[in-house]
This record gives sequence, C-alpha cells and structure tokens, in this order.
Amino acid sequence: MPASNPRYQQQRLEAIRAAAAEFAEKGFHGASTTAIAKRMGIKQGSLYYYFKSKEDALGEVCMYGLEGYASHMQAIVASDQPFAARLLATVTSHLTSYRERDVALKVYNDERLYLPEEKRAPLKAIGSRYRQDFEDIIVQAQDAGEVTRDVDAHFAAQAIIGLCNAFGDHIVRDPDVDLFQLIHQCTSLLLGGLAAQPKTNT
Amino acid sequence: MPASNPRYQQQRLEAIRAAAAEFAEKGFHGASTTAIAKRMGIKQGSLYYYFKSKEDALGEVCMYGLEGYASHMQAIVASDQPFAARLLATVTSHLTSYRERDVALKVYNDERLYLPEEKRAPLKAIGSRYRQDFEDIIVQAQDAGEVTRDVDAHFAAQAIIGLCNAFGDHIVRDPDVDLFQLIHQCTSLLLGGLAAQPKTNT
DNA sequence: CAATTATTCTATAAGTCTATAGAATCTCGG
DNA sequence: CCGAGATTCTATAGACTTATAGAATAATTG
Repeated sequence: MPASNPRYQQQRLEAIRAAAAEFAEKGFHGASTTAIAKRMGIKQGSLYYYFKSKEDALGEVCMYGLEGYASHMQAIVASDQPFAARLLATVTSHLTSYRERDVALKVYNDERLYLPEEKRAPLKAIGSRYRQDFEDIIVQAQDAGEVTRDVDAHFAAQAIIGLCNAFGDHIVRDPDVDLFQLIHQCTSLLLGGLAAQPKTNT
Repeated sequence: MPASNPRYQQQRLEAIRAAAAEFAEKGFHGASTTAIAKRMGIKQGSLYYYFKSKEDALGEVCMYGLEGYASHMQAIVASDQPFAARLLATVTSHLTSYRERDVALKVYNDERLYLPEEKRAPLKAIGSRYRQDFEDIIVQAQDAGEVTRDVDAHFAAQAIIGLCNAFGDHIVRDPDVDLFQLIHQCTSLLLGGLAAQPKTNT
C-alpha cells in the first residue's frame, strides 16, 4: 500500500525524473517502462508501485515540468516593473526551467498531446494561464506606450513562448549552451528586432 | 519486383503522404504500419512493397518535407533584394511549406532524431545548409547596414527558423489560421521588435 | 525480537507490432 | 485471350510491451 512516507515521496520523484529523461530521449511511445525502471535501479514491475500506468507517468512528468512555472509568471505579473524587465524575467524563467527541471518541460512540450483529454485538461489550464498572463503584460505595456501597437498581443505572447521553446530544445540537446548569453540575445531580439534603423510607421 | 512505373511512383507518393500524416499525429513510435496502410487503402504487409522498413519510411517522409525547401532558400540567397524582402520570402516559404507538403515538415522537425545517424546525415546536410544560407543573408545585410550588429547572425538565423517552426505547429493543428496575416506578423516582429521607441544603443 | 507495513521482485497473461514468405490477383503487351 | 510481370493479399514468426498477482525481502514500530 503506497504511503506518504518521505521515502516513498523521494522514490516517486526519482521515478518522475527517470520517466522524464526516458520520454525526452525516446518519446512517449518509444520509451519502455523497462528502461525507465532500469534508470532508477528497480525492475519493470516495481514501477507500478509509483505509477498507475505509463500514461499516468506522462501526466506526472508534464505537471512536474510546469510546476513553479506559471506561479513564477504570476509573480512577474504582480511586480511593478517596466516591460523590458518583465520580458527579461520571463525569458530567464522559461529558459532556465529547461535546465533545472531536467527535461520535463521538453516532455510537456513534445508529448503532452498523447495524453487523453481528461488528463490534459489540468495542464492546459496552467499553460493557457501562463500565456494569458503574459498577454496581459503586453497589453499593459502597450497602454503604457512601452510596446508598439503594431503587434497583436496574443500573437506576441505565442511568439515569445515559441521562441523560448525553440531554444529550449537547443539547451536540452547541448549542455554547453551559454544560458546567460542566450537569454540576453532573445530579449534583445524580441525588444529591438533585427532592423538597424528605427522602424518606420506602417 | 519494384518498378519505375508511373503507377509505382504514384503509390509510393501516397505511401509517403500516409506515413507523414500518421507520424505527425501519433509520432514515429506511436504510429503503426497497419494504420499507415489502412490510410492508403491497402493491407499492412503490402506496405513493404514501397518501404524497406518503417524507419526507412520515416527517412523518406523527412526528405519529402525538406524537398524544394533549401532550394527555395538558395533562390532567395541568389536574388538581389533588400533584407526585408528576403526575410518575408523566407518566412513565407517556411510557413507555407507546412500547408503544402502535408505535415511532412512537422515530421522532419519532431521525429528526425529517431533516425539512426547514417539515415539522418543527408537530412542534416540539407537542414544545415538552409540555416547557413540564411545566416549568410543576415551577415550580408549587416554589412549593408540593414540589420543591426547587435545580434549575432548565427543566433538570429536559429531564432527565425525556430519561430517559424513554432507557428508551424499552430498551422498544422489549426487549419483555420490565416497564413497571410501570420507571415506578416512574424516578419514585422522580427524586423521591428516589440519596443515602441527606436531602440537606444547598448 | 516479533509483527506489521512498505517496497521490490518474479513470473506471466494478453496484446501489439514489424517484417517476411508465398499465394492470389491484377494489368498489359503481344 | 494468354502469359509475364507488377501489385496486393493472407498468414504467421518472433520479438517486445504493459499491467497484474502473489511471493519475497526490507524497514519500522511496539
């Protein structure tokens, strides 16, 4: 019978991490419960002491990847800073998550669609809120005259998240990426764009 | 014995398309040869008349997704246009590919890593060249004073491709996306950035 | 130390999947 | 219409998978 022992919780976390690593490497369907178990030093059957099913494991991994993610965003929303600082904080939070939480965030991005609707719903709620929060920040910044009204806030929020996720893949694949520099480059590009001259009005 | 009949070629293309659709929806490991075959109206075993293996099918789909893609980029490189026009052409080419070539480009993006190194090599060559070509365009534009030297060309090329791929996912998932508007929004964001004011020197 | 509870193991059922072999059907030139 | 080659089918071997049940071991508590 599963307990709430510290031991159980710790092993459970190990299991989530092992599953995350395996899912990230082989994908949900390509990963086997045998490989996940072996990664944490137990046998395949024992895994089911911690997960009800493989699909359940995916759900847990995705949730783990999002944890403290949307909440961090809410802190950024609540703070009273100029847009540039908020953008920097967001990009920093997003990109560093790829390192800190193992590869669980990558699994959330790439594999969550394999979950049945009912298990995806709570994830969707958090993810949508994350984007919505950032969208609000942009609208606010537009009202304050910090961000141009040329761009649609909804599009911009998706673009920023998409860009971060694109580089998240790089971060995961190459452990030598200079995170600090990457964060700076992303925010700089997003804020100023590529054009050398002050942009002309459309 | 496989022939070079028009019939064979046509069915082969059908097979690639069916595999692409299935791989895009379920992922490489999640897709079954039975489902691919059913999608084109033949039986599972018959599929092997067109593919040597499932893995081979993935290779073909990826190559199909890239076809006429890097070549299009080379045309853009060769053309003598201002940077803004080239960027627009690139984004247009990239995003419309997600519609035209079914979902093969998405499969290339998401599943190519499951190929063994030897089968991935030719894809890698084309993909790298695509990025390199675009990097050259950026450097050229920097020399011409069209693009700021604040951004690293290599980073910028990756960012643009990454952004396109991020929205490629949206395009594939939602058939109602307004491609024209999306292309405009992407290029506009990439060129001008979010900041309302002409950016200050760093 | 004994007894209880928690954790892991072994063994296996039941299903799925890829790939192959050989038979059957189809197409088409002569 | 007949025969040759092209395409598809059926059937199956062999491997691999998830999930479960019950035995075995480890940890903990009184």
